[in-house]
Amino acid sequence: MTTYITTPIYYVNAQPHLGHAYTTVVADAYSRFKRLCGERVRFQTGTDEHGDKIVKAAEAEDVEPRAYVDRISAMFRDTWPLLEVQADHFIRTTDPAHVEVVRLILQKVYDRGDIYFDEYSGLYCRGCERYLTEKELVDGNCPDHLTPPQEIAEKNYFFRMSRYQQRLIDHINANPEFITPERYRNEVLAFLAEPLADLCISRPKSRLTWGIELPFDDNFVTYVWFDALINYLTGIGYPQGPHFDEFWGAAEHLIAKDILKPHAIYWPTMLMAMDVPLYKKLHVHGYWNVDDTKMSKSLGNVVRPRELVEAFGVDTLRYFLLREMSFGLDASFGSETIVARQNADLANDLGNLFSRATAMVWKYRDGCTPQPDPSAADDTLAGAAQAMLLDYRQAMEEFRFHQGLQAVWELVGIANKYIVNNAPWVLAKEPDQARRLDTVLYNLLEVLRLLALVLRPVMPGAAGKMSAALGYAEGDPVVSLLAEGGRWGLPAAGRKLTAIPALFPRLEVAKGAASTAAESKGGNKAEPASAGEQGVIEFSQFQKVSLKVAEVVAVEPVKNSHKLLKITVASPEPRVIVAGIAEDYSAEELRGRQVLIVANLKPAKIMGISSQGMILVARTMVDGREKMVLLGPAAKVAPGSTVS
RNA sequence: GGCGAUGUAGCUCAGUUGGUCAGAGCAUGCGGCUCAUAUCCGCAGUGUCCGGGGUUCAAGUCCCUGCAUCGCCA
Repeated sequence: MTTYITTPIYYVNAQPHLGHAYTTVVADAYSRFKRLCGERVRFQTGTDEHGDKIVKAAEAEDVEPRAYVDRISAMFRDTWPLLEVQADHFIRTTDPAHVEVVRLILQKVYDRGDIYFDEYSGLYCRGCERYLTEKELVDGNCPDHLTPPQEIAEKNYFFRMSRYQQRLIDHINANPEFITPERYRNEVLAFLAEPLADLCISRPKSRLTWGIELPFDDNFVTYVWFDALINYLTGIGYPQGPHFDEFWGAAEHLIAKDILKPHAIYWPTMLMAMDVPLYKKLHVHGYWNVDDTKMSKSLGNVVRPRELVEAFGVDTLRYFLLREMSFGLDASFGSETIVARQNADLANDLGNLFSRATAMVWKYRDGCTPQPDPSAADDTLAGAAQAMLLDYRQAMEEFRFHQGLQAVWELVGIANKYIVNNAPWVLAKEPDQARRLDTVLYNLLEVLRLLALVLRPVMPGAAGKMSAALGYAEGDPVVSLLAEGGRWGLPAAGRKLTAIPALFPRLEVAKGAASTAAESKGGNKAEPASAGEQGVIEFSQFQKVSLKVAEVVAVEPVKNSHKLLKITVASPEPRVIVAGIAEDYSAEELRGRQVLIVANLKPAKIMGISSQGMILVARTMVDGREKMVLLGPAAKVAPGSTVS
């Protein structure tokens, strides 16, 4: 059996955030699970590097697109090892091999008559890199970027997607597992119930040069779909590489729900036009809501994977991501929830079980695996372990990671009860119970071994430590392969344990003074824990403020206001901020300047303009008048750099 | 505006085809143990299963309707 699992290639107009981390960790855990099952696995991730937004972001940093994408792509590649993600291949859409195959495929589809030239006109938003419909506009502006779209009429190449609509509907109906969870399958079918429009796949070079040139018309570059989606093929050496033959038939794509349509509709129809078999499965997951506000790049309340690892540790973070989200649905992300999981599940239940069981083996049997009494009836524990293995495997197979982990933790609970029920500390006091104590301890070590085995895909680091503590060499099949290790009672007696420090220390949390203060006056949600002292805030409260360095890109006066300026900054993604500094700064003085902004302020409408954040200034008195002085970094830094 | 999903204990959620289905985890309170990371084990709760109407011997579980939230589409 083989498995080919992919994440989307991430667009390099922003740094890695929680959403990227989740998708990538899931793919990694799945690939590790498949390896645990003994399958041959290829796991691919990478970066998407062409397009309008990249050019703009590069301009904002005053560098060439190539240098810009190299830098951001490296940030992604360097992030994954921190999360103990091990991909077999990291693809970039600027890889020469990818570019070459994209052109080959475009030519092939063109020759088959599925790409045609036509004129299109509409309202184009540069920020979105797409045409907007009249109805989408808010006050004549793009609802996402709050800038007016441009009327553009141009000729472009189109992919005859409509030709494959019925075939795709038939395929989805015939293959219930093609798109899961089911809600997304239904969504796609609902969308396909309407006639499908053809897909614009090019941009004239007059407007965009940072892309792959069409092989049949060098006045155009291809636009997103025939570039990005094809990475799944080029990354395994389509059309002739050996990996392609081995892995394409086993391709499973993992995506977040925002890119459902391209993957569930564009991509399969493209494959049909290319005469390549469709991928096997599409797994769709939901969003993480951070502090009850939807994560959004433009709001800036993103969570950096690196910071999360530093704060919680990679094992806890991976466990949390997989345990807390019901795959497919949205979930909320908060540090209190992570700490709760860490303490309840990892420290108290699992970590303490590991600690108390091994401690007794050390204390009563000098750290050596004892010989169990084969006639002893401890079937319930062994049976529970076998049941766990079945449930776990089934759930992991079906991307129900939270349920897989639930099954594992059921066994943890059963083992903790087993200890209390058998009271080894009582057995140890009675010499004639030595045999019984041996058996109990052996059984506990078996539970620990199986836990280490099944947790390997989720927490590779912790599972490795557990295995080592139990005396297994790294890579021993008994703790790294389900087929070899997934049975009860395998190890022989006499194995020497290795002492290790606590696996998951409890995280102590400063208890909020006001958490019990029953502040029920307003009837609303409790105020954020107001600290005992007036005006003093918790560090955690300060952490909620996202401060960033942003670079001023454009400045416009605000009508009917002598104080306000509408300032567009790059952070590095563009955002509009209305600031009351016109009396102290002119547009010329501002342009190109780096300033500090609060990046996660709730957007506010000021004079009819939505302001996404605020620019920080020092207020000082000059000649009896308040003057504002902009704050900024002492040296030039990359726009979007965090401030802390 | 159209289609769809969701609304169950303080919180997060399970609840297959209608008949012990009123549950789990966390949080809370009480009791027990001492091997263990002040951990573990046991016990105890509270719920108008969103509101209203209907089908049925019987409905969180089906139908209609209203409200709320969310998603997709236009």
